[in-house]
Amino acid sequence: MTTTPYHHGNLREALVEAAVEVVREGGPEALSLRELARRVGVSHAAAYRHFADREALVDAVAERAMEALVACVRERLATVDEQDPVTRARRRLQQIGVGYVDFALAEAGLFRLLFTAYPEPPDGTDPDGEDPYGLLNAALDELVAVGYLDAGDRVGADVTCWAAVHGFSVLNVEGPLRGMGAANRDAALTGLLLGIDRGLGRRGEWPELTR
Amino acid sequence: MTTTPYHHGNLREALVEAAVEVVREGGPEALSLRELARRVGVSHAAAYRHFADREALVDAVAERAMEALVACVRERLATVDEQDPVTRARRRLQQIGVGYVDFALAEAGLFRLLFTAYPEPPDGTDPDGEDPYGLLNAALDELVAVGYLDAGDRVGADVTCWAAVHGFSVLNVEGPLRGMGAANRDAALTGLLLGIDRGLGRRGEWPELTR
DNA sequence: ATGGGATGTTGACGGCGGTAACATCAGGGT
DNA sequence: ACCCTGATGTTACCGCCGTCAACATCCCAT
Repeated sequence: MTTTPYHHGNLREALVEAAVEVVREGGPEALSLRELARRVGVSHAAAYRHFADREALVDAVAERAMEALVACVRERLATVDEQDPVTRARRRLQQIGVGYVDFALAEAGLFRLLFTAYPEPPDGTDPDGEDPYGLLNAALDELVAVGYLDAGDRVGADVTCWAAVHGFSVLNVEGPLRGMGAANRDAALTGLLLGIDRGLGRRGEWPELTR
Repeated sequence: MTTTPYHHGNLREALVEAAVEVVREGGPEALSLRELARRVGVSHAAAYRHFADREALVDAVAERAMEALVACVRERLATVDEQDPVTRARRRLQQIGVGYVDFALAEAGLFRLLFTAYPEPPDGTDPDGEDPYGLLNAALDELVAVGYLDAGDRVGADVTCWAAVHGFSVLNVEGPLRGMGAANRDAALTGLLLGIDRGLGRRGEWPELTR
């Protein structure tokens, strides 16, 4: 018989996918268990067989968002085509920033959700692992290895880079800089990434990065 | 007669004050019109005589939060006691950052609320006006005036500085860096502000700022 | 085949933001 | 002195939400 079977068969997955869609369209605040149930064609309490509470669902979506963010950063990273090791390392750091911000702007809903449910501390992160912080750290280590970044300045550089890029994203996505034109925004981001690059390099020893 | 008078007399003000208290304690998500009404000892619909909706109340709280933030930054600014004009300007920029982050950490609830309801674009801001962005711009202009910052690098410097400091705040207040120890945090912030200072200054022309 | 565990449904509860209809009061025009 | 009008507060209601408990259905292992 083709009447809707009593059991959905793959509800958890369906819920997460619907949730991702809702968040993409309306941000985290649009995410409601009941709305999801409606979309998936299931009763409002069914979700509780798969998620302890709303937060658990949010976490699942955050996981997807994290994957997407990492993918976006990796994609940008892969565009770096440069031979000179120093320039290459600097470009890679730059592109991490670009990818991060690109994702934030392109997927504002997921980005916002991600940072209301970020997996606690970046200490327990595998060094060059599956999160942006790991990629950032790897890039910074590389900058030290090629001699651009002083080992003494390596400490804290991760936080500085992350803060700058994340702050730029937040201010543009949900903050007072939303509504800045795309052109201005691009220019500002370029300037910010150049500033970071300049702030990291040993004093005056290296040429500026071309835009 | 001392029985509660039918009219409160100063409800709007009382609501805002209670709201500020609630947000300080539990963040923006703890803010509920009904809860507020309970605290103030008034029926849940009374608030609608003074605020169109919840958002209007949030805006009122945001106004207070903004004042507090500016006060915090100004306070820090006032601590700069330095004769040499260049060093003074650099220190002042540094202290703006410190004040901003201090506020974010000390008043996490208000800070978070502020950036869910920030008064749109910083374009209509009076140049050295009553918001942190104005103070920041004034400080950067001063850096140009004293010759530390190249006029050509002035464009975008505001966004870069704001992004870095704001990002640091966000990551520490509600983001994955929450739980970083106070000592580490202080060191990281110092490093970030030094990095900004270094990134702005004309290449190698000026001595490092002592911590 | 059957019984138990997994999955889904129904109905309820309390809390929320919001609105409408009504109650109370204070002050100004007559 | 009076009343009436507008501002303020109350009560009662709506629909939404998250969550839970009790019940229904179905699949699989024994």
